[in-house]
Amino acid sequence: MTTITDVAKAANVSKKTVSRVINDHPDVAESTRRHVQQVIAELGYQPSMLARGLAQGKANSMGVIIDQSAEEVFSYPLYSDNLRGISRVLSAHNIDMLVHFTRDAVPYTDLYRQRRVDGFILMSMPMNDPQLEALIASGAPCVFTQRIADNGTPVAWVDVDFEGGAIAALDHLFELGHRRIGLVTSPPNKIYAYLLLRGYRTAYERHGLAIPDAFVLHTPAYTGPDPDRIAALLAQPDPPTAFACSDDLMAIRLIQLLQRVGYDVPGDISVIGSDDALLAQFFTPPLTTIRQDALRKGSMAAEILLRQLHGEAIPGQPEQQLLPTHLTVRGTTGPARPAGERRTANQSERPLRQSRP
Amino acid sequence: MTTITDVAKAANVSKKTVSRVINDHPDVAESTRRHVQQVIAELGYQPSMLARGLAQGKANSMGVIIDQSAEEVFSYPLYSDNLRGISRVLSAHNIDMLVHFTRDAVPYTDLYRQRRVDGFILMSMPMNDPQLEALIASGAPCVFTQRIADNGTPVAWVDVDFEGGAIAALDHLFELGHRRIGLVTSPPNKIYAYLLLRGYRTAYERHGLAIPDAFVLHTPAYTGPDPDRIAALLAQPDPPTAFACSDDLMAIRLIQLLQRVGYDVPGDISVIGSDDALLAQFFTPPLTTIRQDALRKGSMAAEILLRQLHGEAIPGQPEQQLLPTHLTVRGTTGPARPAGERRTANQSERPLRQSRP
DNA sequence: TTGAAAGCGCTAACAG
DNA sequence: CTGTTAGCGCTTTCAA
Repeated sequence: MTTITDVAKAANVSKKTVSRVINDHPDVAESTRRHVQQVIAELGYQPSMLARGLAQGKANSMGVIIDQSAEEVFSYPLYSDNLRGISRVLSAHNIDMLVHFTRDAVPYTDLYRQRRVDGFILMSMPMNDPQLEALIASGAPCVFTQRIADNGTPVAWVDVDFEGGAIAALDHLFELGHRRIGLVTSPPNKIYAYLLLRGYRTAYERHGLAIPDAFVLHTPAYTGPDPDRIAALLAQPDPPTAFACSDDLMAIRLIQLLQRVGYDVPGDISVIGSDDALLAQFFTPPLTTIRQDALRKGSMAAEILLRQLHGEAIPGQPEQQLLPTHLTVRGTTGPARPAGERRTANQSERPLRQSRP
Repeated sequence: MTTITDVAKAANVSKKTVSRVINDHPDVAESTRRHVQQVIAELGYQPSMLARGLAQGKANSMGVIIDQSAEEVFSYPLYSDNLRGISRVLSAHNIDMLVHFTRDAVPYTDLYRQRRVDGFILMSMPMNDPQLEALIASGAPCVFTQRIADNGTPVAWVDVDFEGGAIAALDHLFELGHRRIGLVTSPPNKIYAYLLLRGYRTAYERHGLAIPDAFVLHTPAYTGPDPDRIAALLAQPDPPTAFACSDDLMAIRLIQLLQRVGYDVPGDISVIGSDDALLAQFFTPPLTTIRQDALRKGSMAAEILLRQLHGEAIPGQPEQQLLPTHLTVRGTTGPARPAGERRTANQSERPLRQSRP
């Protein structure tokens, strides 16, 4: 491995001069610079980031922490798009992206104290993660790809406008004539679920309608809606004619459940998902969903983090960015069926589509 | 930041003794060790991996290279499972996982020369990547999560048995009475497509049947099958009654295409995918597919890489591991419809399911 | 514009 | 068992 010393010797200059050249320092004579550059090229020299990092007191790499409990969802494009967005920005600054899952052997806070990373981007962390407090206390620069609970902790984040998305989704359903709309969502300790619920209520209020809180079903994330509770809801005298769901997988499970008991989607009941996962467009019928730009979210998070590291952040006033969501109307939403024509579960026309054992 | 010197002073020992303690060196008196450990705990000391790496001449981190051209597929669970498998093993050895996309600004070969990583795991690299040759020439330890072309380059890899998977898939279809089976696959310059085709042919040979090469459709990866070519195939006097596809997305697109022109799957035509993506189980009907254990593939790749770094690899004889595939029978394969009952595209019973604009 | 010397925090010989 | 002395390869004073 050729080192800076090798280059200095071969070029008959000091190490410092070589250092100046590789760091694009202005105070180098043009002839010297050219000469050194040629020697560098001949020797195929590349500076050791380890040595540079040690000397500069920084790692030149960022940690991306992914919450392992999200592993079921990791197959969502969201995660990969996020990563690609982050990678693109960091790579342009010659900074490494170190990916870490929360359940790995080493606690992620150590990455900072061991000087492996200069800062963190935290993806989809649960709000009550015990390491989180320690991390923030450690003073490590952090950006979250999700809002943190309204607990007063001033942290930087990039997030998408779930609340606005929910309002857009409900407006769409209202326009189609729906008035009794259910919400199938993760428990509100997940911040996005909380915001979704808030948007849901806001939309109802804006339309001057009473908020049907009985239609809100809190479902553990990614386990899918409880068949019994859905059945009970639909057995009511005035059941929902549409549902909004906190993620696409939830929506798809709900649709399959509805189909199994004989409802047609969107003929009898409309359903809206959230995220626009790859699943959404290939599901039959293709899913109407609230799309978010995860790639952009990732790249913005990286940019904010870099700004923090360059000291461009205003202390005590962390950068917080909200990206818009966009309702993508596909095939699972349709006009509300007039009350009289409503079918019940027992009158299913189509036989249960039996999947093979 | 507390350093080893701080600990040494506070504990009244030399730096080397502290070093011995943190590296679990045996030659330390139990009392000294205990004392030093206590001081370390009190001071909250953590060794700098940068300094350690520089001193040891290694980075203590591995590069995971993901081919960007695979970005469409990145939403497959395969990729995330692979990553998690790798991460789990590396993390247990206190080694970082540095993720890099091939189209990022810095060529990945530099990661090694800049001493940012000690080796590489390469995911789904195309066989003709120009950087690849340079990387292998550089002598950096590499493991591929895919077989490399039979070009004689002795590299380590972990792969899954696509050929065996294809044979299992075909056998399943043969058992259901199918004799005319199409193959919709990526061009055979992708190694897995090549192996899939080989398995397809082997299966036909084993059953003593002529290989229907006219039924093999090469389709650019992930663009989906060409409707015209499928239509032409099905318009033949003796069209295929089943298809095997080189990935699940391809299968799903084929199914949607078939449904659009009035075929029922699996009533009229059976379809088998490959990978067992998240898509597969939530598609309607759920997809019969060739499952692979991507998590295990990732962890094995990491283990092989670690072995190489510890010098446990036999020179010139790189470790190559083949993991089994498993046919997961779901709802898209069924008995072959007797020739007489075959429907043609024009007699579709069910109306085209129109998706909303 | 350039260079010498010191140091980043750790580990690796070699003594004691 | 423990400490001393050198580095690892780079950057950063401070002079020249």
